[in-house]
Amino acid sequence: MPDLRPGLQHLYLRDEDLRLGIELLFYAYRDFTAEPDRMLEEIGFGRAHHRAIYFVGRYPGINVGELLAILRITKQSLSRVLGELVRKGYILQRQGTSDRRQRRLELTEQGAALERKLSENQRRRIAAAYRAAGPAAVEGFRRVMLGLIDERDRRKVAAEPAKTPPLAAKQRA
Amino acid sequence: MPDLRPGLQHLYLRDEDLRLGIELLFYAYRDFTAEPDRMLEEIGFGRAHHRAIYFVGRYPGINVGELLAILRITKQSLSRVLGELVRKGYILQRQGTSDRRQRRLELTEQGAALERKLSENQRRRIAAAYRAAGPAAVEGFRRVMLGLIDERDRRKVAAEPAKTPPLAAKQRA
DNA sequence: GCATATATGTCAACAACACTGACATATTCG
DNA sequence: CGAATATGTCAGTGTTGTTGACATATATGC
Repeated sequence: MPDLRPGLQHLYLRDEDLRLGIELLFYAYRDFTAEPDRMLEEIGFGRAHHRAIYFVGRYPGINVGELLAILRITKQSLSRVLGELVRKGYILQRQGTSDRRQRRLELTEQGAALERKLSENQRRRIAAAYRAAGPAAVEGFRRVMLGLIDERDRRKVAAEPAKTPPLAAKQRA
Repeated sequence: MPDLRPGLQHLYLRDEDLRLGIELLFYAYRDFTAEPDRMLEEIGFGRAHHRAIYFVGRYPGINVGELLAILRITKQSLSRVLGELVRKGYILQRQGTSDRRQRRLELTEQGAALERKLSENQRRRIAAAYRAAGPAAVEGFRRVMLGLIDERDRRKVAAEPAKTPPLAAKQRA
């Protein structure tokens, strides 16, 4: 576990340093999403479908409210995408046991296959960037990226998947 | 200038490491764009306007084709946004001197003011993340982010603004 | 147990932003 | 001069987001 305490260094930041940061985010995100977008288009889906499939795969049994909190979109927007994914057999909904109002979501085998296919290029891209940059750079990347995320979500993102059973603590907006 | 040669380390990458990378990009981008989006909404603009204003400010005198190559959208999409920005006095177009078919774009004073206002939050967010993570982490962040960007754009992104007068070398797709 | 709150879903209308395809104009280049 | 290039425009379409209103099932508090 790395030391995550804030550095509080007197880092001198020029305007160009900040601009570069802005641009790195723009270009990296642009290129990171391009290939999955192309694959999605072929099967009549969009980026929103990818997001839903990804996070349902990441948190099997996640309920709708939790997914909405991650995506930060309205339930109407999610509903369209989710309904399509359910109808076409990529996701299935089961009534919650402790709270039967909830719909717990999980991927079907077909859904898991699509998720793997879509993320494959992204994983390859990340693996290549990590390998080229080296372990120390990866650690720095993580620290900065976590710092860019809204404080209230940092813990959740940083937590290991195994340590995050069914999104135990739900944080409200 | 840091050593940017590929490390070729035998970095052991677990599935969770790659998943975390994917998620860091999703969450960071989500939160990085949220506030500018809110401000844009108030004046009837969207994220596409921000991008156009940003890159015209970044490369004063950029022409339409170069801007299209950065944004990776169609000219019809850009045209709508750009036309609005011109009509409302944020951007002005001047005929190119060496090639008079070109429209060289630049921000008006109003445009520059909007750009500063929109980017202010993003700069603050980046500065805070950089300061909290420390200089070594920032260097690692840059290396990994550059590695995520399509190879053909890495040089351009990494170049200092001052060293990049009017997008000297145009790289075609 | 009843009233209220919560989790979810649905219908309808709308806006932003991307796309394709077709066509037009001005300018440059061989 | 003819072809290629830079740009612009018109028209139609699809995805993804929004707001607002309303419905149902279930849980929770008094």
